[in-house]
Amino acid sequence: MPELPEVEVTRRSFAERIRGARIESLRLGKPLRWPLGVPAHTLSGRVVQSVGRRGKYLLLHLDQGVLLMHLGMSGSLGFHETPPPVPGPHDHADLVTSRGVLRLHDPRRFGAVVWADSLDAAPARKLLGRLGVEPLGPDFEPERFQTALSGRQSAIKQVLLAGDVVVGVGNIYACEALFRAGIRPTAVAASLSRQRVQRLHAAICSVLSEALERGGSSLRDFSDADGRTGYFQLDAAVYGRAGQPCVRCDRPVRLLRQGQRSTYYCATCQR
DNA sequence: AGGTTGACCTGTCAGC
DNA sequence: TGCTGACAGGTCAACC
Repeated sequence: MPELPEVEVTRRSFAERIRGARIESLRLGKPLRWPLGVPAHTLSGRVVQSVGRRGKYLLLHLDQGVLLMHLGMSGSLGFHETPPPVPGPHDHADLVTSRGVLRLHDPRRFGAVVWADSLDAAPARKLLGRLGVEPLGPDFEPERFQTALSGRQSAIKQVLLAGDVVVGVGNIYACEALFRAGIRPTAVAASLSRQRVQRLHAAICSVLSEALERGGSSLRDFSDADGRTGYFQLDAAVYGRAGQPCVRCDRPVRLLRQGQRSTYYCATCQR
């Protein structure tokens, strides 16, 4: 579930409360996607200075080192200022601090908690090194977006998901942004006209910022670090709506597979 | 180098 | 009710 807006909503929900907290311990459950990289007790005594984000990674900047956290497909974080319940079968990490316990709940275990000495250290570079620009930041602008796409011969949807041009756009928002821009998901990225790239750029910005404003989409089990869930359901125009009428033209939304992922689109509104 | 595919893991749901 | 298969928000290593 977590695409960029959900990760950012999560970050905002606990960043201030954990700032200044001293780490007492890190308890790890079943293996996640990647190992932590150091013995867990290495973190004890470190102090959380800030919580940042790069793409879908949360970055806990400590007084020494950085903890990278990823929510994978099914992860969510909870911040418990009072002692949390006994960990359930899918609670795979507890970062116990002087301010509360940051708990990772992740049934599929595609998520990760990784230690790096700094953002320049190997583990961080490996994970963050080839990420594209932040879509809500100042570096995401149409000219550069156009240049990056001009070298890509694969379908625009695949390029968006790959994350090396622009980060944070997952399957839902890729479908929604392409719908807003009126672009067929199978269109070859390099073949898009300047005008269409501009429309796509604007669509990505608007879809992500609207989702962020509304607290992320809440398909299934997304919740922020306060456990708040489902207070908003992103009004998906196409995602998950195969066979239902297009919100714009009333013709049925279509479903296809691209790189083993579902793509929803309107064949009339998207060319 | 860019493009494509399979793999990771578990829960849920549709269909028989 | 129980089984099986398909599918789910992500990403990387390994192939052509």
